[in-house]
Amino acid sequence: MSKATTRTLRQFYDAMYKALGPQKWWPGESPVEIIVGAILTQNTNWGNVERAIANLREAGLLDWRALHRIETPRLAELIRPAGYFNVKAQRLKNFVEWLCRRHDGDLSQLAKIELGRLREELLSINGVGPETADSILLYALERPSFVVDAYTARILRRHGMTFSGYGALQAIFEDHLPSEVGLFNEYHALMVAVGKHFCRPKARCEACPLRRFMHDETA
DNA sequence: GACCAGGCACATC
DNA sequence: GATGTGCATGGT
Repeated sequence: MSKATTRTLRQFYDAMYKALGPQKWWPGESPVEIIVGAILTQNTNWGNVERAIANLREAGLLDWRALHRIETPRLAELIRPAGYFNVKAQRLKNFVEWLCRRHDGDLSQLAKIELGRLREELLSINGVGPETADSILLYALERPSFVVDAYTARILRRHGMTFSGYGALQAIFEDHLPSEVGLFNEYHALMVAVGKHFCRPKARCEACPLRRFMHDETA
């Protein structure tokens, strides 16, 4: 815990928010859609995920019972645009199977489970890693679990911060910010926006809202 | 045609 | 614990 880090993270947030405004995440309407999107977007452009979700909506599959019934190969065909479709179809099935078997197919039952334990349960599902678990917790279940990703890592490294592994990166935020769902929601979404539009691989940082916090222009 | 995109599991060292 | 590989589509 350091007050300097807290101050820096606050400055980052304020600068991003001032430049980009509220991001209104997650871009999905229902908890089912958010969770499906969280799995489909693994290492995949969001535009491709939207095509896949449109197919699922068309087929009436943004629903746990329907997802539970459908055959995996058919599901794979529908989500083809999202890439890795065979793997992801099985991952969706794994999640639905867990929800139906352990929690009666009812997301509201998860509300009474302590956050740390619920996160461990999610991580036990094959195909749900740390980022997917935290996205589900934060955006679908509205629990204060900070989501970090490749963008977050790149942005912080460009600002001279060092860390190793998902947990260490996540701890930078969770140890220095108040544990609030609204803040965590907006913070991650803003980092993604900055990562997408400004902090790109091999790109320079001219127009980045965080530019004035760079110590070294060559970073 | 290469590179990138809101990861994860699994094998190997 | 770190590193390498397979999984696959669609945009730039």
